[in-house]
Amino acid sequence: MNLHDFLRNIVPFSSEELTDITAHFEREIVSKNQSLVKENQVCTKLFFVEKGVGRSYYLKEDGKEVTQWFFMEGKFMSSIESFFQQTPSLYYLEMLEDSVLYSITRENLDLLFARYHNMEKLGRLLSTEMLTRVVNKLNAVQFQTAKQRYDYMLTEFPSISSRVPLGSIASYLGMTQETLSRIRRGGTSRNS
Amino acid sequence: MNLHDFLRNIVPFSSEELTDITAHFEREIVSKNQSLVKENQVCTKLFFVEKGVGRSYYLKEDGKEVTQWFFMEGKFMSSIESFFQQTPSLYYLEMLEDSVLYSITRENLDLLFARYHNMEKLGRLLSTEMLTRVVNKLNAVQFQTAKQRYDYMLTEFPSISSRVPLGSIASYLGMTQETLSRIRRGGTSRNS
DNA sequence: TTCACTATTTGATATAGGTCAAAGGAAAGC
DNA sequence: GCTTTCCTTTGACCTATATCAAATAGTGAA
Repeated sequence: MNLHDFLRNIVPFSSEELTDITAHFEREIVSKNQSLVKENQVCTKLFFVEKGVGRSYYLKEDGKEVTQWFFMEGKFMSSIESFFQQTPSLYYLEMLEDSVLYSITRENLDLLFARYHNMEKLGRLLSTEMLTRVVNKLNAVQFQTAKQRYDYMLTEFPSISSRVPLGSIASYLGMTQETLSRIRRGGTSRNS
Repeated sequence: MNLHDFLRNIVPFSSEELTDITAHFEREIVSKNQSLVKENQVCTKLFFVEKGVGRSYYLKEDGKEVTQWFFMEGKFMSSIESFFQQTPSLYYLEMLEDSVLYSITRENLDLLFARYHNMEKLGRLLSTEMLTRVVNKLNAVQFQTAKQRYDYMLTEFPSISSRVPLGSIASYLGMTQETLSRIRRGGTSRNS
């Protein structure tokens, strides 16, 4: 999914708009395990994932990594709060595969928001979409058993289990990797 | 916090814009325990809470109510997914106190989004703000002890504990009301 | 192929918080 | 003021999942 087509599918931009907008993004090739942002840095860019998978995570007091979100092809990726409020990031961002990204700076994005009504619309639509995804995860995490959460994840990120390490998935789901491993094995437990 | 001032604080609307925008809202007086939306209805309106507190909740299979979110004065309230996708709501919306709301229909809102660039901007800013709130809750729910979650809630909704029943708060926090009751009593447990 | 390292699985045990049951308190209707 | 109903607290016990420890399986480098 490339950026141009992605944008056009969401909002009916004119060709001139699209050309100008995509010109404000920069293509970046990033290799596996490379960080985009570290804790306490201000996240200066918003990334579009053309190819690859990324994740955001943070370190708990005990040093354990906790995955906060995965970003698959065709999604925007950032440390949202840091990027939009220009505050130090609570999260690390890293790519889990060799990836192709398109990045845009905060200034350029604001410029596009101000220049194009349609661009604001895009921003609004993408953030409400993300909001509903996060709400879904919240409901899964809060009220479902470990097995149900794993099943939820497979619907949200179907290809994930073959692409990222089990430990990263487990922490995303709020369980230990031992528990996730047992779930994967235990085919038929009580819950769906 | 009234609607006019609230809007102006977020985006620098012109007076004409503000007048037109607020004219598309309708004032509604709603009494305690009144529902705004029931499960499986399409949520046709977005509400601004001028006075009162509301909540969204859903019923688990076993019939237990689970609070999804609280909406205090000066916030917008809706069954977001239902309102924006015009799909049947997974949630109930109700007011927990006698309240004063301002409502707008989806058509009117879309009209305003299309008419004013600034209105799209408002929508984008509000939804990113909500997104960060939900992410915060997600982190709290997923990785903190019951006591820590309760403390988180007091920062997010300071006045909540005196205004809504304990059972509603407990389910919002993903714990039973017995557990919340024990936390309230047990002043000094191990955690924060 | 072998080594070194990392990821995953398995087992044994511990615990936070859930469930069930019942007793107090507070508040709304009459 | 009494009664009914709802809300909150308390107690006893239980279970899902965490933790700790170790074995096994994969994977990449040389």
